[in-house]
Amino acid sequence: MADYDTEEEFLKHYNVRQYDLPLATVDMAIFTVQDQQLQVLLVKRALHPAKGQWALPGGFIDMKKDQSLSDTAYRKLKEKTGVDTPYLEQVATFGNASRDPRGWSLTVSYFALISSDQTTLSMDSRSEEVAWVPVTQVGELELAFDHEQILQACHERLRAKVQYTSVPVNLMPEVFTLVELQKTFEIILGSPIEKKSFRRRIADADILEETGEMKSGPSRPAKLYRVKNKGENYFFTRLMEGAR
Amino acid sequence: MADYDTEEEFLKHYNVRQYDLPLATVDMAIFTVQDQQLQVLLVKRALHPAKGQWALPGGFIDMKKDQSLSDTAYRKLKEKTGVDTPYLEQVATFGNASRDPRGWSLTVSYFALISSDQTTLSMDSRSEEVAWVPVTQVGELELAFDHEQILQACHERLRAKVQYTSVPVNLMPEVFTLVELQKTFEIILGSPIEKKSFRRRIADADILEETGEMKSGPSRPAKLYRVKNKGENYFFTRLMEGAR
DNA sequence: AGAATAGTGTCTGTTAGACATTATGCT
DNA sequence: AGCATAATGTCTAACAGACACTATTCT
Repeated sequence: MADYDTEEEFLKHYNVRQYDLPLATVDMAIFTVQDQQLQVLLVKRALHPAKGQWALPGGFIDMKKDQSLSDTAYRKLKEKTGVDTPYLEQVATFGNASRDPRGWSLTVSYFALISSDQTTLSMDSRSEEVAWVPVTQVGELELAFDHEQILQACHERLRAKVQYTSVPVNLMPEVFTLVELQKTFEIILGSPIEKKSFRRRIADADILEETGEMKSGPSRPAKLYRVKNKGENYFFTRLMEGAR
Repeated sequence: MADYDTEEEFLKHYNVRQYDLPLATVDMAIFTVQDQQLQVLLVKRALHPAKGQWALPGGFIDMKKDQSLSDTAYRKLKEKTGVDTPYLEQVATFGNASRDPRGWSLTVSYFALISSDQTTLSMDSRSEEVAWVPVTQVGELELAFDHEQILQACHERLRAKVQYTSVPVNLMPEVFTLVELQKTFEIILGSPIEKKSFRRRIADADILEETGEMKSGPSRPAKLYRVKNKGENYFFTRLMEGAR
């Protein structure tokens, strides 16, 4: 390659198109808790490659529409679910020569948490089928590409975080009871949590505020809470239950 | 885009070159502890863009040489340091339209840990200058692109991990004493650690074995240890010191 | 009143921090 | 012997787990 005196000169002669570049996509595991299960959003691919197979929602970075990687993630999320204020976290990037039949490709994975009451699934432009699938049942589906591995990485990250952060509050609706919150934590953790321990942690974290309302049912009503500072999440100094 | 009956048919007509793709690179923070400081390897860029500026070692994914993303990372590490068995961990991927003047670009960042006794810096093919710089002094250097932000992310990840994993053992030479190991932990943590607590943790983790040798000095000699299972690292259930 | 669920009190076990004490080699 | 540093003993504080107990509403 020729060298140039100034960067300006260099850039004038620079043409990206002359290089072989890997395909770059963003894929997401969008989680919600519904029917007492952790569910993930999947789409049935309408186009080649892996046409007809279930896959994580995602797609190419659109260099016109997206200013940054997370823009791509937000755009995809909005397209599939209509939700635009999820909890979003980048998980890992998978890239190699063989994961996509079109050639060397790389995908940046994110997971998103949304509350089940926000979700109204939308058929997207390419009229793909879209569905919530319990993560425990994804194994039966033979996901496209390496999406099973990607989902596993996202799921593992979420399960790790339930043990030492308040992140799962992002799966809750606007207001909720402590029992409901605990149930959500337990569903992600996959095992029951001792009630007093759980409440102590949540109280110490100081992340909730009472709404003043109560949720009544067939027995003693429960206080309703909302998240104090949405988007902030609390890190505990010790792991909870099932640790190690 | 036309549709095809079979994936084979689709792939026959598929040409990556017809798409605009972001530039894809790998950048690394290669850490070592030397002179009682955490140091990071930097290179002075020999070519545009950002010619003459210090930067993290890294570069384009070579779709011929590299089978996967981590191959690119290992290749870069080997080129700069000659080391081929580091501790390597992917940190995050940064991608946006403005971080590189050549256009929309994305970089996958890794950090590597190597022991200072393995390092023999090598000028690479493009005869870049290569140097170890204490992380505390990087601020004075005005790194190229967004490399300061990338370095910060890598540094933060390492500092977080010193609090709850045994990862820093990967900065040690083949054999070492517990006092030396503690010193390394303290350098990364940035604050002193109580000796007994530290030794209890290390003993509980059961990651070291005695070599049988002693390191003698001007006073009582210390037992020498080596890592039991290189590559494995231990996760503690509670954070150490300085937490929160 | 009794059922059912919400919410609290309190004991135990584990482990990190503090700091005193002992151990061992050198000059 | 005395110094310097390695290694250990032991007390305390913080917090998670266990589980019994109390509180409040409904039927």
